[in-house]
Amino acid sequence: MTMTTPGSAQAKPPPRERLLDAAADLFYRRGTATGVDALCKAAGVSKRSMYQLFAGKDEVLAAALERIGPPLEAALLPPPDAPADPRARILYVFERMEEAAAQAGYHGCPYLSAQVELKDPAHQASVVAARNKQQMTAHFLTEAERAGAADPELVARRLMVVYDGASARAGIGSEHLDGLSAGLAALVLDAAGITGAGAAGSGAAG
Amino acid sequence: MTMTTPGSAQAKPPPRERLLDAAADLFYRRGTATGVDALCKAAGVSKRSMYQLFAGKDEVLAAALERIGPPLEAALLPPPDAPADPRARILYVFERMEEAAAQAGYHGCPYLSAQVELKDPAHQASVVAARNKQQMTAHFLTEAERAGAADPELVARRLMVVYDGASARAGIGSEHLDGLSAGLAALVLDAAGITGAGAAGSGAAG
DNA sequence: TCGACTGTAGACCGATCTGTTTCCCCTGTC
DNA sequence: GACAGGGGAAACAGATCGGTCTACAGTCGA
Repeated sequence: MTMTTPGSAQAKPPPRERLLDAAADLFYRRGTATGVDALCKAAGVSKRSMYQLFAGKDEVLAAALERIGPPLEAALLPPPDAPADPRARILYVFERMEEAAAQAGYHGCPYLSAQVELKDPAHQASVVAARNKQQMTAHFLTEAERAGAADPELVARRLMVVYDGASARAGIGSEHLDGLSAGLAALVLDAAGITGAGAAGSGAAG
Repeated sequence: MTMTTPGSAQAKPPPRERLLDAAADLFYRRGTATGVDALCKAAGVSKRSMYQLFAGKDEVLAAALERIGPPLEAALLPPPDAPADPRARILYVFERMEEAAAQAGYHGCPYLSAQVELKDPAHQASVVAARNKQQMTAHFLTEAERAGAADPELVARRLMVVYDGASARAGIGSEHLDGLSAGLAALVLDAAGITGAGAAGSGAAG
C-alpha cells in the first residue's frame, strides 16, 4: 500500500478534502457563480488535480453539499439519545438554527441557497440539496408521529416552511429572529396537540 | 416636441420598457447571472442603447425589480375597497400567492430570489428588493393593528416568515402548497386572536 | 540512482462576461 | 433633397469563465 494517507496527521488534508472544504465555504459565502480558478486557489490545489478528482465544477459543488450534510445534521438535529420528548426534539432544531443565524456570516440554509441559485431542480447539486433537506423533514415527521399527531405529514411540511422562511429571512439580513422561528414552530405543535412532556396545551400567546 | 413617444399606441413600447420587461423575465427565470447580451437580444435593444439608458447591468436589475413592484402588489394585496375584514385581507395574500405558485414557471418571490443570489444586502438591487418586501410587511402590520392584535409587529414578522418559506419551497419545486401557507397563516392569526368577521376563535386543527 | 506516481504551477483554448465604440439605417423636419 | 438624431447591428477590448494540457518538484519503493 502506498502512503497516500500519511499515518501521522501532519500539516494539511489531501487535495480532495481541501477542495471540498474550500468549495463549501466559497460557494456558500459568494454563491455558486464562484469560478474554479478562485476555488482552486483557495484550496491550494491545481486545476489539473481538481479535474482529475471531479468531472467538473458541478460535481465539486454537489460533493461539497454532500460533505456538509453530516456536520450540519450534527449541529441542527438533536442527538438520538438526548431528550425523548418529541416537542423538545423538534424545537431543538429551531433553537440551534437561530443560534447559527445570529452569527456573523450567516447566509441561510446552504441547500436552499443552492437550489434558489441554480433554479434547475434536475441539477445534480439541486438533487443533493433536496435529498439532504429531506432528512430534516424526516426528523420532523418522525417526531410528529411519535407524538401521535393526527396529521404528522402536515406538521412536518408546516415546520419546513417555518424553517426555510426563517433561515432565509435571517440569511438575507431582513430578520433577527429572537425566538421568532421557535415561537412559530411551537404554534404549529400546539395546533397539532403536540405538547411538552408534562406541559399543558395551547398556551402560546400571539 | 420631437415624437419620441408616438401619440398612437402602435407596435412596441420604447427601448427602456422593453429592456425592463425582458430583464424582469430573464433575471427571474434564469437568475441574475444572465448576461447583458442575452438580455439585450431578448429585449430587441442594442447594448449601445442599454448603456445609454442605464449605468450598467446592476442598475437594469434594480430598475426591473422596481418596475415589477406595482403589478405584483396589485396581484397579491387586496384592493383597498375589497373586504374590510382584516383576517380576510391577510389570508387573501396567501391565497393569491398559492395560486401563482401553482402555475408552471413559478420560481418563488423574485425579491427573495434576487437577495439570495446577490448575497450582498448593500447591492442596489438588494436594497430595492428589501424595500418592496417591506410593503407586504406593512400590509400585514396594518391589518394586524386594525384587528387589535396585542403584538401586531410579531404577527407581521411571523406572516412574512410563512410567506417567504412557503413561496421559496414552492419555487424550488419542493412543495405543492394546497392551502399549506394559508393554513399556517390562519394559525398565526388564531394565536393572535384575529378572528374572522363573525367567526369563532381557535378552531384550526393541526 | 532510477523510474513511477502524485500533485502544483500555470500557460493555453474557445467561449462568454461587462462595457465601449463604430457604422449605418431610418425617421421626422425643414 | 439635406440633415440631425435615435437606435439597432455588431466589432472590439480586457477580463474571466470552465476545462485541458505541459512542465516540473517532491516522494515513494527498489
